[in-house]
Amino acid sequence: MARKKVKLAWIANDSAQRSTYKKRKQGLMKKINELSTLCGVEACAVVYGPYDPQVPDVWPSPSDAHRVLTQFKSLPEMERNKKMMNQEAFLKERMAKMREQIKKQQRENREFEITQLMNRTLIDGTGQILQNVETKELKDLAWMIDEKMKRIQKRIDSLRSTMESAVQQINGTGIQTTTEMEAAQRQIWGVGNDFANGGMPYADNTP
Amino acid sequence: MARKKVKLAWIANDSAQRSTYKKRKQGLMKKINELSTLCGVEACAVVYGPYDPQVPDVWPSPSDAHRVLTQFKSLPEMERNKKMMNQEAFLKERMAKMREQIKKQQRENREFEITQLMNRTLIDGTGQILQNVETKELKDLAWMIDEKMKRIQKRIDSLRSTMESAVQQINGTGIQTTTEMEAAQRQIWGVGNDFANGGMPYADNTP
DNA sequence: TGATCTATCTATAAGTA
DNA sequence: TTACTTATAGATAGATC
Repeated sequence: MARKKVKLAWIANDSAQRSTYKKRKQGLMKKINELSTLCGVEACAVVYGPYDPQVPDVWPSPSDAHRVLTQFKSLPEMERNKKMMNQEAFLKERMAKMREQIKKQQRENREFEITQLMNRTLIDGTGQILQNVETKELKDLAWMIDEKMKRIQKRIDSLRSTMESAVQQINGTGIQTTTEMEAAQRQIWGVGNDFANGGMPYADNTP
Repeated sequence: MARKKVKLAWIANDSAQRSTYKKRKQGLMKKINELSTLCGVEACAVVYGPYDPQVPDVWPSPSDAHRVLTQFKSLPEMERNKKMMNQEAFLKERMAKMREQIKKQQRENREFEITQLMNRTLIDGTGQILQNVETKELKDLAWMIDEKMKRIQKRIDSLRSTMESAVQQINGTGIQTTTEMEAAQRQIWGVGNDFANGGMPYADNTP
């Protein structure tokens, strides 16, 4: 998440995983503390770390954690399930959001293409094609387009990798959404390729 | 934490608290999901939200949460307490870190003061005072000092507010660290004031 | 109230010591 | 390995609709 966007997948390298675990567990505990303080709610977290599987890391105090958990376990099954979020629901929710983002992106892309077309042919309000545009203006226009293109490419790349992570996770959990996901992927890749090969002045943005 | 650094304290405003709860709970669940995936560990979180105190928000799936919690509760008391982190321990750990930061900052401050003094008198390698320094060089020097001062002031402000939050929390929980904290605070404020009134070309950085 | 935007603040992946 | 730094990805407070 810094210097490089990390893939949401199991870290095979042992020392890297260890380091990530320490950092992220600390971050998580801080977040839970903040949520609890800011909203005045009871909360607890239990994490079985990769070191000693017999001794979990727990927040907050032993007594509080116990009270929270006992309370939780004493609820009738039905009540308990009400607000529970399992991984499948969690991922599906995120997928729905992503699909929305993709649609929005496509709308933006269409708008952009039209604007781009207009800028290329440089038609004025009366339908006249402008012939003798100053060089500086052209340069400014090119720069502006370039900047916009970069922003769009960035967002596309971001969506793409997020999507890939989700696909991996879902495939791993055996959830049957392959068709949907493939369609969504085709949409993203399609858009990405349109821009990558659309005859723009720069060729390749990949490292 | 965005547009304004929020104080780590109970949010009285109801709608604001509600909004914060929703956003942060979502963020927390995402983080737990990531930790679990990246490090391949079992984890769960239970949060009793401000809405319905009977129905907690839970992650991950009901069965997983139960397995994790049952496992946790079945451990002997001693084992369980090993890695548990209660709020007091949590805060004390953070305080220790802060004290370290303060010490470091003070070392940096001393070094800076010396450098600053040297720059003011502009003594060369042979001990001669340089008289006819170019105007541009002086300007550059002033700029550099100015930038450094800003950075230092920023870090001091940051430490100060973090400290204040911690003091608040600790006072609330009745932990007996007043003397220590006051000493630390005096240190920070002292440093802050030294620089604020040290005769530098800008007077006030507070909003 | 809830969804969306965006300027800032925070967390953290890599790098360095 | 742990600690510290830094550049970047991610979270989110407050505003707007």
